[in-house]
Amino acid sequence: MKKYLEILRKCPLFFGIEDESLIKMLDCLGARVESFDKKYTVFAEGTPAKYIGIVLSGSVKIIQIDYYGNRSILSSVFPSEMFAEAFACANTRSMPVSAVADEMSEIMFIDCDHILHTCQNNCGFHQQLIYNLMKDLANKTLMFHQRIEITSKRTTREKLLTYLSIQAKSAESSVFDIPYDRQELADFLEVERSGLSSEIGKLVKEGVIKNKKNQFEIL
Amino acid sequence: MKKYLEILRKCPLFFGIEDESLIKMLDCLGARVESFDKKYTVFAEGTPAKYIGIVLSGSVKIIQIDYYGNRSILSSVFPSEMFAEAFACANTRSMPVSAVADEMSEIMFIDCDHILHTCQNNCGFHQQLIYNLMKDLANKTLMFHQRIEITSKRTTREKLLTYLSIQAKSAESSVFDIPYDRQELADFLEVERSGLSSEIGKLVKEGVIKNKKNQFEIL
DNA sequence: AAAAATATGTTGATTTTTCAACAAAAGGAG
DNA sequence: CTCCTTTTGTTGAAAAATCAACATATTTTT
Repeated sequence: MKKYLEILRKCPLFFGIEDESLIKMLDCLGARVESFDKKYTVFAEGTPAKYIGIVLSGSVKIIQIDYYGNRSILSSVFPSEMFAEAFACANTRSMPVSAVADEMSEIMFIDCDHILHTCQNNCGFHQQLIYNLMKDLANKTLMFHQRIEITSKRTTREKLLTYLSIQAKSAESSVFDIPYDRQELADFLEVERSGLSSEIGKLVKEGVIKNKKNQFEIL
Repeated sequence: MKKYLEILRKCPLFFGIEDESLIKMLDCLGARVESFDKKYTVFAEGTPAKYIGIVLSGSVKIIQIDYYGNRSILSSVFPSEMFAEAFACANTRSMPVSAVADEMSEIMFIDCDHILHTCQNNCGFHQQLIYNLMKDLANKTLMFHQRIEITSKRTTREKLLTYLSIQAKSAESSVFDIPYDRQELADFLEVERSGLSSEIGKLVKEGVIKNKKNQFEIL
């Protein structure tokens, strides 16, 4: 597990925990690591939630596919970040989303029960982990509010511009990369791919933005 | 505070806490109660988050108004339920939403810092409250996923039907009331009011649903 | 390097939403 | 009960999104 220390240290679940404790803790929590090839499903919609996922390398996308086959992309998860923690904590019987590896990825799984309930060793770190989980869930809620700010806009153009300006702000630069290709961006913004493509074209022509592949610049 | 006991007992923040402890606890937490007339703002977008709100009577709506004045309704909050807890826990400097009293309402406010940090009396209940907050935030996340399931649909009809079927399921009955008038429902579903009205009309005509004011029945 | 597969851009027809304006209905105040 | 206000329904024109189909570009595989 030591080789993942660099990444795990930055995971919000382990905030305020010393390296030495962290290593021991992982053992006690029964953490295990699995690898997933590109496009492989890390967990599938409809299955019960039990484990918290932590991306160690690569990246994962959280997606939701409805009755008619329409895909929504909820988020992109990068190294040090957690996913599925809300479902694991809430003990959801059937997860409303799937997680798919975006590239070759290593994922750490931790049984949420091991975090929430004291173990036989009576480890003292559970309180800290619960506190950290609570903070993380509060931040995730903020993320959802941001997403609503984007998707509640009524036109493709407004959704796109709202998304791009949020990205620029969080990158603290007017030039930034986005983690989505065109289809994925469309599925994130809840719009049509072809309409999105042409809207990007228009904005470039109008001199509002510059774009090359996944890199955007707001002018 | 005793007169609110019935309501507070059912609040997820106080899950697993005995009545006697609860009463003492409120004192220690510096809980205070305020009344709001119908349509009054409980807290405004843009202000810093500090307090968790608990509805004691009446009800509150959480809304977001964008740059162009378009309103989104995020949720309705009823007695025993909390609101703004995610912002308070995350220490948000500027809240992305407002809360408005839907009718004459009494709201209890608790400073989130008093929950998260041990007080001078060294009360032993902080851990339980943090745990409860964590559970609550996990459940709120599930709510957001449900909302995305609804608003990601592309047509007014599909959004409405998805919303109604979720409501029916949670009411465990094909007949149920919704907490929104037409304009509010439109702002929740992120659609146009007039289009929503006519869509409801069509569904009734087609025999898919019955509707009288805020009461719906799925046939 | 060529071939195959995937991703992106473009277009026009069709569907749906939005917008604005007004009529009808319901609710509240005096 | 009547007047006034608010909510809801209805309509048609305009704007925008969706859909389908295809051309082009890019990436991956062989």
